[in-house]
Amino acid sequence: MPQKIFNTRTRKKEIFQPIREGEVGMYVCGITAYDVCHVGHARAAVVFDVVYRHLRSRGYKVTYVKNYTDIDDKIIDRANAEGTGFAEIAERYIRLHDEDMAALNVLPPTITPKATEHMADMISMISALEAKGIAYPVDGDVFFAVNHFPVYGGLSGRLLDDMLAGARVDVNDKKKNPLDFVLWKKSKKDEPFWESPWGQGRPGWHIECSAMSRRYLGDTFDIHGGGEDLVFPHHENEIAQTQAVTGKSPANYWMHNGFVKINAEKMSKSLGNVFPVREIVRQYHPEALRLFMLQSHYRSPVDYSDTSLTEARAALTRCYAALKLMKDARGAAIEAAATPLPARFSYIRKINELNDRFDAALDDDFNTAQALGCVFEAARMINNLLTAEKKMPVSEKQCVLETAFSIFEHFSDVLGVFQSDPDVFFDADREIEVKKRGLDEEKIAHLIAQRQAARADKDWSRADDIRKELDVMGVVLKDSPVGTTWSVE
RNA sequence: GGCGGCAUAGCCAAGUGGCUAAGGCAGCGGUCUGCAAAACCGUUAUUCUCCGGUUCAAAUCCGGAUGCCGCCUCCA
Repeated sequence: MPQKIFNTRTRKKEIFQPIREGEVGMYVCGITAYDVCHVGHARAAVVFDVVYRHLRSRGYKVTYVKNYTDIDDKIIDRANAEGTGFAEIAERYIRLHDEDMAALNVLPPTITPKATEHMADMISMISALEAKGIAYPVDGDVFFAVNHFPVYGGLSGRLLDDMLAGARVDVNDKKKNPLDFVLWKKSKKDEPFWESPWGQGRPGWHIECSAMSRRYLGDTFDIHGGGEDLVFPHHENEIAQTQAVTGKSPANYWMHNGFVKINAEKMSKSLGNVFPVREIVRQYHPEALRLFMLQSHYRSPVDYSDTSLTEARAALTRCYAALKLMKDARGAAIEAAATPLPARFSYIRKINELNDRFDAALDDDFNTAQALGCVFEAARMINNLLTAEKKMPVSEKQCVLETAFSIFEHFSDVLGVFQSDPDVFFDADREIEVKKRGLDEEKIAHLIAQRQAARADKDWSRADDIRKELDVMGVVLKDSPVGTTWSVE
């Protein structure tokens, strides 16, 4: 089944046709390094991480470029507020971004260029636009003349006249057309600057992506991605800049991820509901956040809330429980191979089917929600095999398990979840919950020991009282032949 | 004002012309267990916001209504 991608430009799912057979060039707009990453950044990162992972698993050689905007008004503002330099601010937030991404199992892109390292590329692009009469300098600023670019608005489906009618554009006497946007910005006193043909200044926001995507991926590459808010004006402007220079559209497929809402409201600083990634991962296992996002289609909005993360945690726990069961069963002694029984092949066939459906779901515009459905079905099948299938000899089960393992490994590789050893996961998850709820582990251990003593005496009512006491704290006990373990509900 | 999106069970969420409308969470009944937990089995939408239309056939296409949301200014 061919790869399909929903292209924002045509608003249709299209069959993906790479420029070079077997290769993919992909550019995704990264962060402006002036603050820590929030859950919205996390979604964009996770979405395109899965795109990257899936295309690779399908055999494409993917060159994935994601930039850092390390010079910008907001960075300068923050530097001024802290009495430090812009470079220091950018460096700090890039470092924090990288930490957050690592926590979320987001693979590092192939190339992560910075705007400040591509001044020459940007300046030469602006010069080219000026030479073509599409860019015009005014007092040290340089603007892009949208009237000189006939297909302006082609991505977002807007007409220049309609946008002018909207009239919610900033008033700037220097611009010939209110929709013209800045390519180069004259630096004010005490602001960082770079030398240019138009004097000392810094680049406008949009030009860096045009320059860097072209530098690493060429005039036209395969996929350009970002959050849906970037469709207009950022990506519209990128197209205008690049295409005005090269005569070619920069990217063939434009992908945009939907927004994260917070308790059904838009996330914004004024509402005070911006959730930083590093805060969330103190409350929930990072894979719970990832799973939460992957349970919806990437173009739909998702609603972040305690409830939704708690549900994602439960779903994640379910998968890890299956993985743990598999791991423990695998550890059991393998008997001498018997003659294969039909049941073995029936299970293996079903597992392989789920694997195919998983891949097919991702082929269809990266439908992670559907793919996860296959993962859960596989988990249930394995649980069933291991706990309810009485007739099958252990050696037969082992054969099925080996297939199941390799398939879960595939699920894990592509979705970037279930990457821990189950025991490590349960420890990490419990630790998070213990901290979050302020539980006293020593006290819990003490109560469990008391209950064990009561159980040894067959004092069931005392044992049950202790269970209830722990239950009130959110502590759930699990008795097994080898002892009692506990988790937080 | 302009452009666009969404509406599926108690909740979250796939499915975009035709098999029994995935999956997760929650609930209920059962198996297992000293009791539990986990797991498994069964169960929970004759129906996809409403009204019309196209079709042999629609949650899925078309028109309309209602409701919610996003972008048009920095924004993932």
